[in-house]
Amino acid sequence: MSEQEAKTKPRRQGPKRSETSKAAILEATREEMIENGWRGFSVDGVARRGRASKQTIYRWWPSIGAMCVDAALALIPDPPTGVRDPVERITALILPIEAAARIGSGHYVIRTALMAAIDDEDAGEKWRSWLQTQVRAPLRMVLAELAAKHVIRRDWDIDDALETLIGPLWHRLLISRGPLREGYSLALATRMLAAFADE
Amino acid sequence: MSEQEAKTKPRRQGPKRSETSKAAILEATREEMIENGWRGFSVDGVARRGRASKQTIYRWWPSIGAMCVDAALALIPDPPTGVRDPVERITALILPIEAAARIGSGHYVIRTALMAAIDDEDAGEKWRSWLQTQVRAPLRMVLAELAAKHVIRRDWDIDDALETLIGPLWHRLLISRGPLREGYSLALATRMLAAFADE
Amino acid sequence: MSEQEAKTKPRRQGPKRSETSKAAILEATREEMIENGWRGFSVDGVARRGRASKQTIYRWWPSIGAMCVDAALALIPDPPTGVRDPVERITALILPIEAAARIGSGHYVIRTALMAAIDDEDAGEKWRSWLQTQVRAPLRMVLAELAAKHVIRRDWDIDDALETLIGPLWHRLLISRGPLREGYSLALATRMLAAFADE
Amino acid sequence: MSEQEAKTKPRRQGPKRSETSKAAILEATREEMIENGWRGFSVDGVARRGRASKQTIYRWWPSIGAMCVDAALALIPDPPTGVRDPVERITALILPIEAAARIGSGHYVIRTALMAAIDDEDAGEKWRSWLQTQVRAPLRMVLAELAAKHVIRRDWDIDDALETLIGPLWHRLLISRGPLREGYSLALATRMLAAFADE
DNA sequence: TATTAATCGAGACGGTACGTCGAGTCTTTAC
DNA sequence: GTAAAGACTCGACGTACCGTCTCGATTAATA
Repeated sequence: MSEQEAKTKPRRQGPKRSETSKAAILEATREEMIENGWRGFSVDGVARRGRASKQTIYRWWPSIGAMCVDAALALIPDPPTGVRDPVERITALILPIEAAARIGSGHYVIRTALMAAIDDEDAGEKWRSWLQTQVRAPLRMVLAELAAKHVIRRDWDIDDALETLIGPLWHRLLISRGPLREGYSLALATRMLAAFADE
Repeated sequence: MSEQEAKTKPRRQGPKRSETSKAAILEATREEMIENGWRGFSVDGVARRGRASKQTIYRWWPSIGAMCVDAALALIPDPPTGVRDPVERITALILPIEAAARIGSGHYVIRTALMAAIDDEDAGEKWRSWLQTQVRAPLRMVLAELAAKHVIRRDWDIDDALETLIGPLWHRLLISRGPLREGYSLALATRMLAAFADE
Repeated sequence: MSEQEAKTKPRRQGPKRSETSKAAILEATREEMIENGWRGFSVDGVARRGRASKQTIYRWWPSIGAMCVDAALALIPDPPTGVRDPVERITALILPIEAAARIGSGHYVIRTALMAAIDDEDAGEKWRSWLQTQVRAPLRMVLAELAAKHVIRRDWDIDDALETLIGPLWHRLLISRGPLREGYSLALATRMLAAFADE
Repeated sequence: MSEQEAKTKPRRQGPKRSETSKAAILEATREEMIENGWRGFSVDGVARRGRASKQTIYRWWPSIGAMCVDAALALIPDPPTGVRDPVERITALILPIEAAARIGSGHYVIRTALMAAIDDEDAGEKWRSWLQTQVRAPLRMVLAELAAKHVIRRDWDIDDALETLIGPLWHRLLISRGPLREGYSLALATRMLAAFADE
């Protein structure tokens, strides 16, 4: 739709979405995710905590899983910019996830959002789309450059690379539950490049 | 009660645990996991499918998550034996998981069991204990040998190694949902070794 | 603000109440009463049907019950005038109700309005006030004349008489749901007089 | 089904209906009817008051209206027996209703049950069936005898008679809300006979 | 004619209840 | 003693409605 049309079209009557309510719901969602995980997550609980009605929740999110993913993605900061070094550029792609997991109980939020993305179709779509935009596509660009410079093998596959880079992080967050030491993302990027190194 | 007494007198009154029922419950559990995922998983559903009473289920499993992990682990075959080559020995550690995921809808069973292990404490314990015995401990042995032969760096960490080996598999199973091509486990083992290679 | 000011200055700026909207709301109310009864009656439904906003409804009626009573009373025609014969004068008091019940689904409208009057205080007030003006007071006049002529006993009680006259109609409308045959009101008036006849 | 069959047929496994729970639910239902009327009646409220689950309520009653009617009918005592005098026999048919209405807030219970019977099909069925058995059928017998003795007219109609007898009571209970004075039922029976008297 | 206040539709909001389903416990009957 | 059947309390599900509110648009009396 063009700007022209947007102006001529009659503007919607009635109130707009309450941003206060939206923020309260997302915050309540995060608390619920932290305390109850995925199976124990309850929309009623979010409504109670966020002083919102379930109607409002269902009005704005296609599913509760999608809401969980939204709540988690809101925690993930923008990646650092202006980085030149290839290893750092790759590190920057997963550093925001590491950062989000490290703050407070961000750990649990990411974990639960991931489960939501697995169990719920809408949530999965949202999650994969974020991953594609924020990680997979940029990663492909960097790796293409590195392959051109013969730093990595020419037969690299973007999905193999992506999962080599990010897979270990999932294991740490989901299963071993160990702490994320300083420089964790950098180590992952380095190991990934080593795994795909030329020769 | 002493071992003596246990052997001589009481002879345990009443019938023993019904293996038929146990098998039916585990099979029903897998079906439920495949069709409903983790959040939608229902004990009532398992009882209905398995023609079992809920009492029986709760009698034998500490939690439904633990039951899910049991149902999944039952799918994972024993690893190949008699392998000598280090890469193949490592491959053999994750090959059973790959195999279980490939048969039928094993994919979904593994996935749901993993979520159960995350959300449910008993299930997590069971899962991590299996992982420790079947993968982490053997992996540590092989890697120690390789480190001694200077194939891999001396500063290797078992958890870093484990997650480098198995993390990509989780990404594939949980998130990207892509197919597992032939030789997937071997590729993982190879990449892991490359990531930890000496020099 | 004093009464004086209220009368002199403000002169009410802005548009007056929309009669179109009012009529649409009352019609929608009747449809809702017919289809959903009292417990299932919904203001949202009336707003949808009548293309009105809930605000408009709540602006003009103190309660939804009162609105239902209004909608029903609007169906009840004025009583016939110029009748001399006492039995016909009494008949004329309930004939309008009979008439309203007979047209279309008026039956259901009366029924639901009666329930609204029972459950809702404002509605009850409205209903009883109508009954007092249209039926009880005129009935008292006729009966006083008849008592003076020794047609009915001197110890008649207006409430006993009223309920003897109109009670059977409620039973028919509310409970037995039977059809109202021609001359029903006349029969009621006759039986009431017989019940109170002198000697 | 014969007794024989009942014995050979496999007896149902599992627990029986809890009478404690049933009684608590009916008592809670009455309280809810008294306090909230019909439109404001809430199953959640009954469950809270009666410490019962909604599941249990819906398991045993086809509709909440039917539950309300049950709760009200439980208040109505058995009619007096051994009465010979025709007027007293007729009085005895409605005396139990009068009695139930007089005790405590029985008034409101009867009123709300009647509305439930109007709005809800199952409840209506239950109510009419009770009325048929307890009032209409016995009334028909008495009136037939009286018609044979020329006490009442030969062209009497059972439904006309029933509504003449009981209709005034509905008016008093539902609309005028006046008190029921001693001997109210007897007055109704007398007036009804007068209305149908021969000559 | 421009201002201004009341009205209208649309609909978002926090709540409560709906009727259903599942969790985990308990009781009854059968073997 | 174990098992199936199933009733029990509790609480969540996703939807509908209540009564209040805010928003633009419209309309008619006042300035």
